[in-house]
Amino acid sequence: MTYRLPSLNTLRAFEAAARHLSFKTAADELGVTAGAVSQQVKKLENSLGVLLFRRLPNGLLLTSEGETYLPAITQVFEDLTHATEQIAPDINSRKFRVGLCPAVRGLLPANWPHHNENLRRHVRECIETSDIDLLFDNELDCLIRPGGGPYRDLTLVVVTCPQRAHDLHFVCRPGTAECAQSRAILADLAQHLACCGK
Amino acid sequence: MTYRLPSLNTLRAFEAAARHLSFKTAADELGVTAGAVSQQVKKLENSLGVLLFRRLPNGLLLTSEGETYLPAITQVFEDLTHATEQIAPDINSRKFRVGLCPAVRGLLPANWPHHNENLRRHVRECIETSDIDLLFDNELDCLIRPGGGPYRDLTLVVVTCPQRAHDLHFVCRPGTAECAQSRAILADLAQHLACCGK
DNA sequence: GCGGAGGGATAGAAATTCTCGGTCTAGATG
DNA sequence: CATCTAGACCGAGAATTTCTATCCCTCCGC
Repeated sequence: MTYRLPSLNTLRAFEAAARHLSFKTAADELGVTAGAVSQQVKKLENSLGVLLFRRLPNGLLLTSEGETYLPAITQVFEDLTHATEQIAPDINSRKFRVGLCPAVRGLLPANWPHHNENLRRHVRECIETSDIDLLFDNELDCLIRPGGGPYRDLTLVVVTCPQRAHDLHFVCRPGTAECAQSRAILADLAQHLACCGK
Repeated sequence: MTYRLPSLNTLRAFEAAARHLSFKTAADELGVTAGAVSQQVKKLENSLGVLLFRRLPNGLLLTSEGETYLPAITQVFEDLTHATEQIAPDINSRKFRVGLCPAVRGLLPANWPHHNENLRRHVRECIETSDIDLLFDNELDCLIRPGGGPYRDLTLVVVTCPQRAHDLHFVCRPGTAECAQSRAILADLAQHLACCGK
């Protein structure tokens, strides 16, 4: 299976420069220097053996090939964005599905997470379970359970409970331990687990 | 204009591994080590906060999200390949359109490039012109003309002519000076320009 | 038990990307 | 005319990413 795939980084530079007809403006949009955009576009043109821009002293013009390529690349970016959003909604807007083991579930308010306005913004639902596989299968976003288990690829945050003999484990997938949702849930847990007497 | 674009390198690793359900086989296909594929896939999963594979001791299984993502990414790669091929046919199969200045055209066989079997494989057509803009506009693939001119982004190969007072310039776009076509044309030129007496 | 297959982890080498400072050109301004 | 501004280009070096090599682990077959 052979694809002919230019470097995405070079395509990103091309697409932004082509929309703006300016390396400078593209650089501003991409958050890099104009020199970097210029280098990437030049690298793309070299790899293709086709010029995509006519350089003018104060800006750019697209060649015929550049004009043909731009809408195609824009479409590719949109398709890729859509596909990515579909399987992995933006972490910042993602509402967590939380798994709570029975022991922890019993320590939390019956209407958890609705008892707290802030928490409710971050949590879609919670179910009573200790099943780690639900994390591996992307069915849950985090799981709070007593220690132990083959976590393998998952990320573990130890929740120390002053009145409990054993720590609890907040388990989630890689890349999600530091987000606002995890922090809000951990803070709420800390509050409830510290208050509940043995 | 904000796109959500995972690194293409990570997507490339994902797509190959997902097709084969094996990092090892994907590595073979991509020409890198299995460790590199593993790293790239892991990087993608981290950035998404979603697991795309279930790792087994002797291979991989796709998660539900992985199974959804694969055909979408494959389609994106195909679209991108098609768009790229459309504006920039593979350099190895590209037939050159050659510009020859009048002085040079007069020194070559009347049926150039058809006088030579090998050359004919590399050259689609030739026109008599000295106009550099045709190179900038991707209308020609190379141009042979007397020295001088604002070549700016173009690549220049100097053709020394023993019996001529001035060198000639073989001019082409970046990335195309070293390919088989350019070399064949330059060799043929060298042959004819050396043989022609003052 | 041993060997092989394949995925994971780590450190360092290699490659790529980015930044910075300077150059050049065209156009505007005084 | 001289000067300034905007923006693209160039090259060197810093920063980051990618890749490699080596070792570890689990599972499976013999």
